[in-house]
Amino acid sequence: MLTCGDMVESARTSARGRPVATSHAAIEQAAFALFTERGFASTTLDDIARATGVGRRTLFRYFESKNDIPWGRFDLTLEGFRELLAGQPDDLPLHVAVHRAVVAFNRFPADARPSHRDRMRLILTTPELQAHSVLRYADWRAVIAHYVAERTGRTPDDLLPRLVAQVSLALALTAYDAWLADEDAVLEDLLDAAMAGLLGYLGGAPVAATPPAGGSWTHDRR
Amino acid sequence: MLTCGDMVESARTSARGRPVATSHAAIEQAAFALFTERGFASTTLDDIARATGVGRRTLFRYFESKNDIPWGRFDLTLEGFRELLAGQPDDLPLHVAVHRAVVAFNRFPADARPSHRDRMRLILTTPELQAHSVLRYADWRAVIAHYVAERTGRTPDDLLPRLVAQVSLALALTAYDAWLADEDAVLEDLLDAAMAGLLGYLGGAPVAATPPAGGSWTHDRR
DNA sequence: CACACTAATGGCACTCGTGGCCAAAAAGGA
DNA sequence: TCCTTTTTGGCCACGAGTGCCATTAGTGTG
Repeated sequence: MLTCGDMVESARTSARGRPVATSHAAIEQAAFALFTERGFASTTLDDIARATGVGRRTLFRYFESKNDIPWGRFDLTLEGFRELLAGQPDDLPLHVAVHRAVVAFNRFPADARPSHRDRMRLILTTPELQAHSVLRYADWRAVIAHYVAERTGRTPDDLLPRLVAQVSLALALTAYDAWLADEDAVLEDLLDAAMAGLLGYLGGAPVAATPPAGGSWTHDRR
Repeated sequence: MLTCGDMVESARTSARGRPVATSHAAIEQAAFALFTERGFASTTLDDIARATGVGRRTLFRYFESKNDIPWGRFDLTLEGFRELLAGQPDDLPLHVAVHRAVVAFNRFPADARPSHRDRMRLILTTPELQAHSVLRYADWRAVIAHYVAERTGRTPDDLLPRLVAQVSLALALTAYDAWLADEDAVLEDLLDAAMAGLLGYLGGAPVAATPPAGGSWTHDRR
C-alpha cells in the first residue's frame, strides 16, 4: 500500500503549448494539509483548488476524483511491486515468494514512515476512502494474480491466482490495521505475524496469545 | 453475502399516525427492475421514486443511500449469520466452524438462487457498488471477529479475530467471483474449493489444476 | 518581431446524490 | 369534532463530477 506523492512529474511529449500550472504532488500536498486540518469530508474541491492556486476544473485533469487524491500516483508504484515479485527466486515456495514481495513493497525508509502512516490512517479510517480504496486494491490484487498465474501456468482469472491475491490483501489489511492501532509497531513484523497467525489458524495449531515478539518469518532482517 | 429483500417489514411501535406509503422490499424491487433495465448509474433516485410511487425524499427514510438499495436489509441477515456461528459445535476446530457457518450462510433454496445471482452480479460488477460494499463487508467481518474472539478468549480488535474475518471474506469473495463467472457452478462447492486452495497454497502441496470435482470438504452434502 | 500552432487552463452551466427544514397528510383516540 | 401522532414529500442548499469552449502562455517559424 505504498503510495507515492514525491515522484517526479513525467515529462510531456512536447515542449510546446501552455506549461502546466501544478503537479500531482503539489495538489496532493495542499490537499493533505487541508484534510488533516479540517477533515476529508469538510474539505471541498474548491478549497483544494484555492490552496493549490489552480481552478477547480483543473484538479480533475490530475485526479479522477476527490477520493483518488490521497492515493497519489499508486499506479506508478504498482510497477515497483511487479518488479519485486518478478525478482523473487523461482525456487522459493509460491506463498513465501508472494509474502516476501508484499513485505518488501511495504518497507519504507525510516524518515518516510510518519507521512506513510498519516496517509494510511487517512485512507483506512475515512469511510468514503475505505470504500473507494477497493478499486485501488483491485489493481494491487491484479499484480499478484498475474504473478501467481505465471508461476503456476494458469490464467489470472483462475481460482488460485485470484484467491492468493485476495488472501494476500486480507493479510496486508490486517497488518495495516494493527499497525495503525499501535504507535510503536513495525509494519513488517505485523505482516509476518499475520502470516504466522493464518498458518496457525489453518493448521489448528495452538496460536500464541501474542505474536512472536520480533519473530522473523521469511524475510531477512534489515 | 446473503441479502434479504423479501423480509416482512417490522411492525411500528404504535398504530397511530399516518400509515407508511411503501416498504424496503417495494423500493428494492422497483429499483432492481430499473437497474437491470438501464443500469445502476443511469437510474436516478427520481426514477426509483417515481416507479415506487413515492416522493424522492422518502427513499432516504428507507435507505441511507442509493448504494444501499441493492443490499436490501443486510443488517437483518447478519443476525442469522451470528446464530449460525453460535450454533457450531465448540469442539470443532475454529477454522472448520467458521467455514461451515460461512457455507451455511450462503446456502439458498434453489428457487431463490437466480435472484441471488442477479443481485450479487449487480453488486460485484458495478464499481460504485463494489466500493460501497466494503462497508457491508465490515459488518460481516465484525460478526466473525466477534465469534473468533469469544472462542479464543480475545478481543474482537485483536490480530487473530480480525485476521480470520479478513481471510474468510477473501475466501468468500473469491468463491463468489468464480460463481458469477460460471453459470453452472455451485457456490458451496466453490467455497470449499477456495478453502482447499488456500490450504494447498500455504501447505506448499501441489495444487491440482482443477478443484476436486464436487469434492466436499467440511460440510455435509445437502 | 509578428504570426501560427499547440497544449493546458479555468470559467460556466448542468446533472445528480444527499441532507436540513417544515408544512401537509392521514391515520387513531378522546 | 379536535387533538395527537407519525409519516410523507416539497423546497432549498451544497458539493462532486462532467461536457463545452474561450482563453492563456508557451514554442517554433518566417
